[in-house]
Amino acid sequence: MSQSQSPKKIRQKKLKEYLQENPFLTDDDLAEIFGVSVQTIRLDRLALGIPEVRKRIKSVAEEAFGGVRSLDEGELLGKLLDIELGQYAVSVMDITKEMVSEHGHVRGHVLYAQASSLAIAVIDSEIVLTGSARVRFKRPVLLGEKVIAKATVKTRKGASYLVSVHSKVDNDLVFKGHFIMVAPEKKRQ
Amino acid sequence: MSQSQSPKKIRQKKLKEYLQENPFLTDDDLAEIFGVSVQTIRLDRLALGIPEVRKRIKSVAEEAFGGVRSLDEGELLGKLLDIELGQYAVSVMDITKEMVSEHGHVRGHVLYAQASSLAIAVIDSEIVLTGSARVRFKRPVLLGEKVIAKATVKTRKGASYLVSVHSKVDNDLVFKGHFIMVAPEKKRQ
DNA sequence: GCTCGTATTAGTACCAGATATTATAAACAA
DNA sequence: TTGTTTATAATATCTGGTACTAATACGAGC
Repeated sequence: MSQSQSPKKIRQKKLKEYLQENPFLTDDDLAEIFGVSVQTIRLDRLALGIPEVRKRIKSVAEEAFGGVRSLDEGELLGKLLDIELGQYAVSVMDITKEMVSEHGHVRGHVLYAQASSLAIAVIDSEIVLTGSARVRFKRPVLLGEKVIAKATVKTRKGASYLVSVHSKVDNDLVFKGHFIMVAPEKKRQ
Repeated sequence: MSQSQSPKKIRQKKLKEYLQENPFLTDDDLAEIFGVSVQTIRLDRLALGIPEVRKRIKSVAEEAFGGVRSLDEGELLGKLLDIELGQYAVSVMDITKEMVSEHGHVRGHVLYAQASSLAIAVIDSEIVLTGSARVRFKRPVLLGEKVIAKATVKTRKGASYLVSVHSKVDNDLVFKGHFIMVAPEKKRQ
């Protein structure tokens, strides 16, 4: 063992990171990846307090399942809080470390993605595409903050919709965008 | 059995709805809820083609994980082909299945992310944020296509840059955007 | 009544991916 | 050499199933 980092500690640290990235791996998979026995992996998980693969998967699923479950939206970024199809939709997104740059600022495309996917969800049509968008970032968003976006359908001309999205952190406007959405196919009802 | 609805059919229909609402229930739970034996539930699931609870949970988890996954790709989305700091940058991105919706169209925020991250990369400064953007999607992009984006710095006013991005598939314009980028800190050199 | 057919329930063997525990081997330091 | 940590192995047990076979219940038709 010895000074700075025993191979055990290193492996356990990597294991933790690995499972954060991909919680779907079984102990068997992990044993192969790390070149150790299954029992060693189990001991490591025990030491680190990491639950078994099925519980990990369940946690991921439950987290995602929290919001309003109206449409099939693996598409949506963030958690849908409220929706009135064709009128408005609200979602919340927690800023995790994968979303920020090395300087701690949320990358703009993350806020854009939340807004854009919400604009898609609010339109009552099977297929919805973005035609164009104008977005403005009002202030940087930081790690750990909670962004609440609200999309409102403003006008509709045929298959074309104007959707406005406002995103706030603690009631503080951080992002504003106008999306022209197009629903090329027939409407749902 | 008889006329309109046999009790079996009714139960199976309800079972299906029930699991859509709550995929986390075991056969044991379901047997209790419906007041039938576990075996009956299993037969029903078999008839309806509904997988076991662990597979249902896994599906929910994977769907949710795919969403965050697609923007998790590090700082730059796509592969940088060429760059002249402060002038232009070119990147290429292969459209993989995580990037497309169930209808096979690339989600707009993916193209936005490629463009936006390229606009950040082209500016010669430590910290770069997007101030605002105007984007236009010219035609849908499909699974398997290869998107080449080119970002060009048009003008600069102090800490503010205007970057124009054009993305093409087979020399066919699919996306066009103007980004106002801000580099609030001191420049790199 | 009896018989046929569907629906339901029961029982058994097996599987994946674990937990929990005990035993043994290897690696190395004092 | 002796002791300690680390790794591996082996075994019993658990959950929530699949897959298959067998037994039973229930109603319809005659």
